[in-house]
Amino acid sequence: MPTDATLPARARAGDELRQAALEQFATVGFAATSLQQIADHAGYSKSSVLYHYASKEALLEAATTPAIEKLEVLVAEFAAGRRSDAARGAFIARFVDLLLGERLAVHLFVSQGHSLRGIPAIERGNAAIRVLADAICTGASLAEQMRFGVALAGATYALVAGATFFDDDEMSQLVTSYSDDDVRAALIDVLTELLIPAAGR
Amino acid sequence: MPTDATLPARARAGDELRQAALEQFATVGFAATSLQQIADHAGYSKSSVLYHYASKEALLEAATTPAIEKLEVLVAEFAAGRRSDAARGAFIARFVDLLLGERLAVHLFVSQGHSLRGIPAIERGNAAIRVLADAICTGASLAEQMRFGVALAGATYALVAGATFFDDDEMSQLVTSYSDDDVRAALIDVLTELLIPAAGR
DNA sequence: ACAGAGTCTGACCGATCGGTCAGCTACCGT
DNA sequence: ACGGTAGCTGACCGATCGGTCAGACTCTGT
Repeated sequence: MPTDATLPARARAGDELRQAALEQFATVGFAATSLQQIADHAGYSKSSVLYHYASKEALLEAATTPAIEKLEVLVAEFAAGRRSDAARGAFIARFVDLLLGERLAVHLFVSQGHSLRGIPAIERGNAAIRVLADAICTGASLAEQMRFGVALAGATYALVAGATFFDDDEMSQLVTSYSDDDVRAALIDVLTELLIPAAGR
Repeated sequence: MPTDATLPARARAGDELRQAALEQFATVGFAATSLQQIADHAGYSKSSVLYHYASKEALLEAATTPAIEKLEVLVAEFAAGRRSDAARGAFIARFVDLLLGERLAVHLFVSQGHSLRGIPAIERGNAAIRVLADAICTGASLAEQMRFGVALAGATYALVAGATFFDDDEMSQLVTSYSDDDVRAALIDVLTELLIPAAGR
């Protein structure tokens, strides 16, 4: 008896498992997450997980691919485009939106991207980050590289990891008590301040 | 036949194992690191690891405790002291030095602190971070919270994770090609710019 | 020379991991 | 009414995990 008869069973189960896997991978870690845990969280059996996804790795790939594709598009456009202040501003806004829209995948990627080498989906993300880093670093001073690194890594970690950090044991008087819109605006301000010298204060 | 006969055997083996464990935990992840790997990297047997440390958890605790104690001291002094610009400046410099001096432990803590809940040593570190966050957030605007979050998380991640990110597969034309002193100076500049409005440009 | 403590190791244990497989059930086209 | 297929599951497999244990080797004090 399906809870939602309007959806095709195949896609529903697949999506539920993918979502449960993403949550576990991001919060507990890929290596520390067992297929049994994912199955339990989604309300299926371990065998069902392996029916829908060929392996644990394939499940990771399915869970991260959408976010990585968005990142690739964003990075490619930034790398190709001009470095004008307007282009930077647009990049910042889209970057923040990507962070907010794909919190779990980004968190997974940021904190485990290094230790999950060799998995194709992760490697694609690493490659995108490298392209971004190259675009930032070519012809930039160490100070400017540092500004970019601090800004992007800081925004990423403050939002994604920081949010999950305070979420579970106490409902935190912190970031989570603000709406995503407020956070988005404040974050864009800080990044703009850091990366667009002319526009800031 | 010891390689360094001047050192007492007990401390030497213990230190070597602790260091090897820290490296593996930080780069591969705690859950994904087996005692066998640690033993291999340090040149001992798995049994030896468990002779010197009662369990895998105890090994993690031994590997992280020094860095966490330094963090606790730093945070406690910052939380107790005044919020003057001078105090902030001193905090920034000491924070950066802690990052640079304890790269591996910080990386471990930052990227796995959330998933390793319940382990006492990790919990101590999380508590310290929480104290720091409270000290920053009480009576601060969202924008200011965001500035602090981005600055500290960004500095941490850009340095520690960024360095290990580019290290292995290519010797990187990036951060690692600069001396620690250069990085330290540039990083302190960026953080000062962000956190001490008066002092910046 | 000998006893004993400290260091180290291989063999072994139960538990759990990712993954395979045969079979059960429900639905669908004919 | 019935064969086929998609979705799902429990039983099972070899490998590997963290951890235990009894013994081997070395060094030291007497």
